[in-house]
Amino acid sequence: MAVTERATETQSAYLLVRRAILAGELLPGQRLVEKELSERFGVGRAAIRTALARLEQEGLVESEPFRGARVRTIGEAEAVEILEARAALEALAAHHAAQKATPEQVEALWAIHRQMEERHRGGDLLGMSELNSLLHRTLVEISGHQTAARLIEGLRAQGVRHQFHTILVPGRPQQSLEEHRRIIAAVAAHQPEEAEAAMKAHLGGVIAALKRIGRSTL
Amino acid sequence: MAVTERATETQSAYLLVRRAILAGELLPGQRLVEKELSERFGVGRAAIRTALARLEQEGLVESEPFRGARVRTIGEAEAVEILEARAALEALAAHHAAQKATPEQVEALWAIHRQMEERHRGGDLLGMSELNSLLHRTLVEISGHQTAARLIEGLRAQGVRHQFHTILVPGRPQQSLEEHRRIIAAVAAHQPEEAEAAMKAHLGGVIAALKRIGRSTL
DNA sequence: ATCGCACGGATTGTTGACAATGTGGTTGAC
DNA sequence: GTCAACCACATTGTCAACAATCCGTGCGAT
Repeated sequence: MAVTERATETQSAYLLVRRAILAGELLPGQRLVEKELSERFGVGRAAIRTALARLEQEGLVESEPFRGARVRTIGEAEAVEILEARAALEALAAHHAAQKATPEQVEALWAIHRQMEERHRGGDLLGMSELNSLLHRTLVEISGHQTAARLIEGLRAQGVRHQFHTILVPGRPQQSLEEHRRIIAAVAAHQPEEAEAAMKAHLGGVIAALKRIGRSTL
Repeated sequence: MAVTERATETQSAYLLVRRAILAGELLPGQRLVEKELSERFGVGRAAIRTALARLEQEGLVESEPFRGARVRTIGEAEAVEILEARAALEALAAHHAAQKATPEQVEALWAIHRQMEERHRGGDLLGMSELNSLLHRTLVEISGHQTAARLIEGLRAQGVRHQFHTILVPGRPQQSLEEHRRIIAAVAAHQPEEAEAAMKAHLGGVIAALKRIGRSTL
């Protein structure tokens, strides 16, 4: 990815607000007052304005006329929906990846997986979570399916908060490693159907973990 | 859909430009000069500006800094990608619909299907195409899966131009009717897996038709 | 003739001010 | 004490002017 050489203010406003939401600096339900954001990020109100419009289209923000915007709150039911949609699209991507992956790309996937095992042994759950994202992103990239990539990226952004918690379910990291292994093996063996099924099973596991959390925190 | 009682200008600008693109009044590749659109639709430039930002996020428009926006051109390869993504998501929707559909909703689907057969006998291909859209939309609505619904709507908008042509392939309408019948039957019988498979097969058929067109117009 | 380069028109990006709208608190009647 | 109408404030929506940038054109040098 090239350097952001000369970003127009509107673009940086979009990226800044987006990052702040994803990083949790702007919490769900929180009001997004244009003037506040404008001062906080040092960009004009117009820039903030179009950034919010784009973020609303993306589903990260909701707004009503004359009443302003706020960070969209995503409940458990919707988090499940998001994961289901991701499962469908990432399964498609896995299918394509299994058809196109070169030996180098497969090796890159295994490398990430080995790092995950390492972090797991070290008890570094946060590191595992980041590598998990990287693994999925790499797989999508290998697939070359730009349409799926765009949609998945949007869904991932919406689900960040929930997705992170699933790894805390007892036994989940181990299971996740196993599921990933199956996906990578299918991609390496150029078996699209198996890769697709493995990806669905994997995200099905994540959904199950998410629902388990929901039951425990009732 | 409720009445657009007191639309803020920005909202109407978005809807107006979007409709113009989908209706083909603004052609792919065409430059979208803000001042022109502003005068044409009788709204301020600011409104056009945020409308274009939203449409870009939606994938209907592409723009470069200081160089303006244009209607995004979607080639055959991307049209296939779009249909593949739709297949994955609508299969998910069909799965849910098969679990939830009430007898009344199933009857509504059959009613649409009967109308399609009628149009087919009358040789009204355009009418068939519209009913086809309605059928898919109804199925998504029945599924109650709002996340999938949102994504599918965006994909449908991007694919309009190509999707329309597929019905012109010889024998395609007949085949389409048969595929639809299988989908509805599965939903009626509350067989999620079969409904999912039937939907994938159906959109697979559309993809095949699209590729057939591509070969013939080389 | 070709290439580099500056200039001018067209268009977008940004700014500030103003109008329209929602919100919350206050007042007054009953 | 309760309720409705009103009023000031905060915030968003809209507008017009200005600055920044791109693109084509013509000029001059080689």
